[in-house]
Amino acid sequence: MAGRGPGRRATDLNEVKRLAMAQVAAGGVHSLSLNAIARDLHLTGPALYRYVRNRDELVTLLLVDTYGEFAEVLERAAAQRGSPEVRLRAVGRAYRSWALAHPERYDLLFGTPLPDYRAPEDATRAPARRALAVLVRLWAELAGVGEETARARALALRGWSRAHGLVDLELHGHLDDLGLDPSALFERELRSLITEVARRQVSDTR
Amino acid sequence: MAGRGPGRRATDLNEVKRLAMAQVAAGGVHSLSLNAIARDLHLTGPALYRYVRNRDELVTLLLVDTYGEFAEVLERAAAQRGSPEVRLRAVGRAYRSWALAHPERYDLLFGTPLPDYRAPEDATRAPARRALAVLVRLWAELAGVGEETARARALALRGWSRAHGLVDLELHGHLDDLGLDPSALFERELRSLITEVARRQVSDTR
DNA sequence: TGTACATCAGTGAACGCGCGTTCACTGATGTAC
DNA sequence: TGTACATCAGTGAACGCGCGTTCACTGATGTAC
Repeated sequence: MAGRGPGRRATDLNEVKRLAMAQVAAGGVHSLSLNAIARDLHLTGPALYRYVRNRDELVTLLLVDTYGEFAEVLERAAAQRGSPEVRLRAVGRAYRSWALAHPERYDLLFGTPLPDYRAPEDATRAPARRALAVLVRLWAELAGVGEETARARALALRGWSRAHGLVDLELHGHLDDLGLDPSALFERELRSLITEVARRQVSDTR
Repeated sequence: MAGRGPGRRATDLNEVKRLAMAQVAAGGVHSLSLNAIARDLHLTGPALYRYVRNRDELVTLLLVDTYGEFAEVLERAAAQRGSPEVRLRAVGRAYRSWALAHPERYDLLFGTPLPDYRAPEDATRAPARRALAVLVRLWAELAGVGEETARARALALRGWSRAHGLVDLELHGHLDDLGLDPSALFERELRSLITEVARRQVSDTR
């Protein structure tokens, strides 16, 4: 136990990230602060620089982790048995559930970026693609086309954008007091794209 | 000329809002600052309090104005002659064009809200509804139902959410480097919902 | 087993910055007589 | 036409706050002999 070398650390990077995420969950990325995290750890501000090069690096770590977590949720939903239709529905529901359960995390991924922060593409691109890949695979299967085809990517993106549109509006309160049931709307959108593709599929193979 | 009472103002509220919007356009709402606006006006910070009660009131003014501007754009697109299909397409395109032309404005309306800012519902609700009303009217017409029906509202919302989903992803760069044409995707989504509704329409009246 | 030494996580002070907001004031202007 | 007065937009100083980041340091710890 107790890290190599003398003067072992009072905490570790995971704990830093955990508290950082808790702070994001509480007030959004836009109110994230190194000093506040240090306080949560019962440390002084500068101590954090033993764990992280600067604020931007921490934000990037959070982004990568969160993309990973999100992708994993989708992958798990996609992994169950059943027809592509069934699995697509499961993925859609998992998408919305996760977003509703972690609205600020969702915002971290897809919301307004931090001013003066540029995500290093090489670090965030891969995990971001991983989430999209789940959709591409399923849609390719459903539409009966290869995963590498433009059609599969386009379908995946349409599915993604529909989920995002509805969920994002719901998250930000734009569906409040309209007398509509967001969950029912979401289900209808889900069904709509699936049957649309299935129908096209039928007429294609006829 | 020159405002009533002695000691006329060096500028006016509209100029304040104009520069505030310019700042939003440059760096997003999350980097809006009263002091910076004052500087742009060649005034000192406290002078702004002659025009605006505090930062939050200014943000609310920007929100209301922007909702209004956005609604007007949609209304203009909806006002042209043609079938509901044609007008819906025009509204959809106007939606996307405006968002792409004013990404930070779009974010102001639909993006991550400012931490510690709560929009006063009574002020922002009306102009927000005005934009939605354009869609409700058109969808009601296309689906052949009353504007006050749940079906009209639900359709309008599905249309809105699809537009929002795609546009929001595009705006935040999530469609970059996927080898897809956002504009083509948008057109396909537009067509898809319209024909879906039209088809249902046909089968309903058959 | 004991002692000298190297490591290094965390501290405390400081820097420079910007923010929103308050307050007493000043001075240019318009108004009333 | 001239003078006393009231108005009030904008100033300058200040308050309290928080931020990210640097720097020289300290002291507890592990390691080597």
